[in-house]
Amino acid sequence: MGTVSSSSYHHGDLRRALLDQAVPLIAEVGPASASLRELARRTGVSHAAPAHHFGDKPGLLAAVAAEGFDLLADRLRAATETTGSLVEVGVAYVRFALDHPAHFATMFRPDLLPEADPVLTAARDRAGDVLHAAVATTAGGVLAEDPRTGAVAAWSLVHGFATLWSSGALPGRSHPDADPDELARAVAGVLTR
Amino acid sequence: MGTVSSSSYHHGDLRRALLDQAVPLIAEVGPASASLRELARRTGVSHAAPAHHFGDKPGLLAAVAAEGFDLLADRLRAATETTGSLVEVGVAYVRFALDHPAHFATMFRPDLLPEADPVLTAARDRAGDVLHAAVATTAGGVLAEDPRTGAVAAWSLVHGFATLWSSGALPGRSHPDADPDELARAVAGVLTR
DNA sequence: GGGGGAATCTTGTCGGTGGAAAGATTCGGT
DNA sequence: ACCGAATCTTTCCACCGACAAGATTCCCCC
Repeated sequence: MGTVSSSSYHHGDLRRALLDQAVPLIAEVGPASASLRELARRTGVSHAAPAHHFGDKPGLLAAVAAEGFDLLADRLRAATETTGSLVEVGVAYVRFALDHPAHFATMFRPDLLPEADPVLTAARDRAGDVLHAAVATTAGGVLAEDPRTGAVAAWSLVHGFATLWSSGALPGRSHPDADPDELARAVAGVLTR
Repeated sequence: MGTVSSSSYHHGDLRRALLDQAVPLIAEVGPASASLRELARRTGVSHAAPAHHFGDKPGLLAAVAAEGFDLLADRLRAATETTGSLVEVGVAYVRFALDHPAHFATMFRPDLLPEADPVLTAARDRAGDVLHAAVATTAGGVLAEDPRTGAVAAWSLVHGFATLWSSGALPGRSHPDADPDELARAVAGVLTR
């Protein structure tokens, strides 16, 4: 493994290179307008190379989304372990959305993602488990009678805030010039009364 | 007004007809994949007719989104006046997202919408005003110290739930077979806990 | 009532995109 | 060294968004 090929035909790890180029491309033009051909152009390969590794465009986006769910799971786990605070876990969720806009913009787009992708589903489930665990350990059922309801509510709150903020619906209206971190903390604070 | 033209050249109210056909089309394939040409095909006009009325594809989606914000404002206003309950206003928000998936899926997509569209901005501001008023009259500042923070939190909660539900991230996981209305009510209930 | 300008809609065209098919090149196991 | 398999390229087709130019109809004003 790891042998670097000097040939121009075999890339070595083209799949990894394509993914790394796809993220900034998606960040620029959005997952809907990110084209496989432009991705191939930026990576310096033929326009059909991406299709070989990802099948089709939904396949590429599924790989990005799966990577995003794994990154998100890491962030939530780290926030849970280091702070033990539900609010900080929520802030970590929002920070992930702002730090990785391309991933976040791809992860919740069923119209662009394949309907049933095993690795995507697995990554999504892993992140869901981490999130449920985080809510359980930091807010042991004080949010609602049913702990699952509390988890859904906490998830909805931070996810909605991240979505609204990154869609540009919030700034300029309610809070003219606010730091998203501070605003996120205040909003997440609603969870703890 | 209202004179029906028997000619095949002038439609009468093609703009309205295009919008009415665009909504189910978007509901089927999503706002990103909804094509002006398929829309023209379904409406029985030439492939360039939509561009005449909406300029380009972002222009069409802006019209759909603006219609959606007006519909949403009506729903929120009605819920505020008839129930006076913050939870029911939240449920109305979720119901709107589920009842009008095409509109909702279009409204918060800055990558597909024109950056500055006067009628869209106006409709969005109207809906924002109604939402802020609804939160103010039904929960007079009990959510957070800053009433604007409370409004953002309430909005984030219901928007996040609607987004997560319609993206398919929720069902099957936390709540195997749940009625979205009931789950929305339980989640929104966290606000008045 | 009849011109004439303007609005509406069509036809034709161009570059770009996704996807499939088939071929060229290289890798890796035996 | 060989041969199958994986990787990547080339070629091709249908569809899409956008633009330009032309055809048709409406409506207002004289």
